[in-house]
Amino acid sequence: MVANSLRARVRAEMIDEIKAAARRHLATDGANLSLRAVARDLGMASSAIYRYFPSRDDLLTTLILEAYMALGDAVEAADAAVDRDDLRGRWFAGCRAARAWALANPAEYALLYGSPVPGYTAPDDTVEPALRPPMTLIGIARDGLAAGQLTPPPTDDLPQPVRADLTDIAASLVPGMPAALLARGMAGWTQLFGLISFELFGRIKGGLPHRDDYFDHQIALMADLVGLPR
Amino acid sequence: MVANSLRARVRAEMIDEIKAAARRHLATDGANLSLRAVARDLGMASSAIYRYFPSRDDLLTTLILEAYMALGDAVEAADAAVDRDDLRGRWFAGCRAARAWALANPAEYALLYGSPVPGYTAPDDTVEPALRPPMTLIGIARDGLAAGQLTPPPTDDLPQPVRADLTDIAASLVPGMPAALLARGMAGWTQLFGLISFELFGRIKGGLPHRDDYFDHQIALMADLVGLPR
DNA sequence: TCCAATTCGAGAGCAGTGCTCTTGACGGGT
DNA sequence: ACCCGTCAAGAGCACTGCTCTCGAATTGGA
Repeated sequence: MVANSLRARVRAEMIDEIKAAARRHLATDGANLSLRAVARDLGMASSAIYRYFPSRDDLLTTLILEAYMALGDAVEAADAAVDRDDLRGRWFAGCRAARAWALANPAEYALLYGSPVPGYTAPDDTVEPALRPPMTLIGIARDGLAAGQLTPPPTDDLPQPVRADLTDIAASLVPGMPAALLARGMAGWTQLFGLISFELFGRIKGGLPHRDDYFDHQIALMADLVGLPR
Repeated sequence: MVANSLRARVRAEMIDEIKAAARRHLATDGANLSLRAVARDLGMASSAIYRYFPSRDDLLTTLILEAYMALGDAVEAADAAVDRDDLRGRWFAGCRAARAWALANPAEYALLYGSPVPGYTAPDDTVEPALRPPMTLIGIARDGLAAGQLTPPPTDDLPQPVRADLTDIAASLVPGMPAALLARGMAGWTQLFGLISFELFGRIKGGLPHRDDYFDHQIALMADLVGLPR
C-alpha cells in the first residue's frame, strides 16, 4: 500500500496539473476548451489525458464542482467573518464575496451560471454545492427572524400556490422559514445573480464607472426588500 | 433592375432558408452550431454558405440581432396592449411577454443572455436593440411619474457616485428620469433577467411546480420596489 | 442575339477538434 | 527474476470552420 501510494501520489499530482492547465485555458476558450491544447501545455499526447479523465465532459464536471465549492467557501467565509447580529453587514459581505469571486474567476462563473453547454448535462452531485451560496444568504434572513431583529412580510403577500411550493422548500431546506420571507430571500439571490452576470457578460460596461457603488446600492435595495434592519 | 431582382429574390430566400435551418440547429447545438450541418440540411456544400454569410460568427450575429428585435417587439407589443394608466398591468404584461418569449425560444434567449461565446464579440449594432426590453420597462416607471401616479424614491437613497452615473444615463436615454427611480427600474430588469435565466437554465426545476405564480409574485415584488401603485 | 461579367455551387484541401485502439515501455509486488 | 498493471505515444476516424479553384449558370449591355 505504501509502495502503491507512490504511484497514487504521482497520479494525483498529474490530475492536479491537468486541472490547473484546464482552468488556465478556461479563461480564454470558455466552455469549449481543447483537450489537445491542455495536453500540449503539459507536453503530453492528448490521448494520455484519458488515463486521468474518461472524457472532456468529465473534466468539465470536475472543474464545475470545484468552482461551486470555491464560490460557496468564499460566500460562507465572508458571512462567517461578520458579527452574527449584524444582519446587513453579513448580507453585504456575502454578496460582495460572490461578486469578488466572480470577477476574479469569470470563466468559472460563466461555467456555473452561463448558458448550459449544449450536449452537457450536469450530474446530480452539483445540486448540493450549487445550493450553498443562496442558502448562506437566506440563512441570514432566517437568523434575523430567529433573533427577533426582522419581522416577516405578511403571508397574504403570497398567492396560495406559491406559498404551498415555498413552504415545501422551506420545510426541506430551511426549517422554520416563513414562505413569504423565503420568497424575498430568493429574490435577493436572483438579483445578485443578475447583477453579477450583467457586469461580467458585458452588457453594462457603457457609462457606469462606479460599479462597486452601483452594486452596493442594488444589494442594499434587496436587503431592504428582505427586511434586514439598517 | 427587374431582371436583377429575380436573382436578388432567390438570394433573399436562400438567406432566409439558411437562417431558418440555423435557428433549428440552435435549439439542439446551442451557440456552437455547425455550418456544415445546416448546409447538409439544405442539401448544399458547406462552402456554398459562405456566398451568403462571410463567416459563422456573422451568421450568429444576424441571429442575435433578429432575436433582440423579436424580444423587443414582444415586450413592446405586450406593453402597448394595456391601458397607459394601468402601470402595474403594463409591468406584468411586459415581464410576462419577456418570459414567454424566452420559454418559447430558449436557444435564442441563451444566445442573447447566456455566457458570451468565447471568441465572439458582439458588434455595436447589437447595443441599441439590446436596450429595447429594459427601456420599455423603465418607460413604465417614467410614464407613471409623469402622470403623477408614482412618487419617486428619496434621492438620498442613492450614494453620490451612483447618482452621478445614473443621472448621466438618464439624461441620454430617459430624459427627466430621477436617478433613484432609474436605479429601481434597473433592479427590476436585472431581477427579470435573473428569474428567466434561472428557470431556463434549469437551476430551479426541483420543487416549484407553480412556476407561473412564482414568476408573477417575484415580478410583483419588484413592481412594489419600483413604486407602481397596486 | 451574342458576349463578357458576375454570381453561384461543388469539390478538394488545410489545420484543428474529441475520442478510440493498438503498441510498446516502465516499474512495483510477489 | 519474472509478470502484470499502469502509462504514454501514435495512428486513425469522423467531425469542424474556412479558403481556394474550377466549371456552370445567370445577368446586363452591346
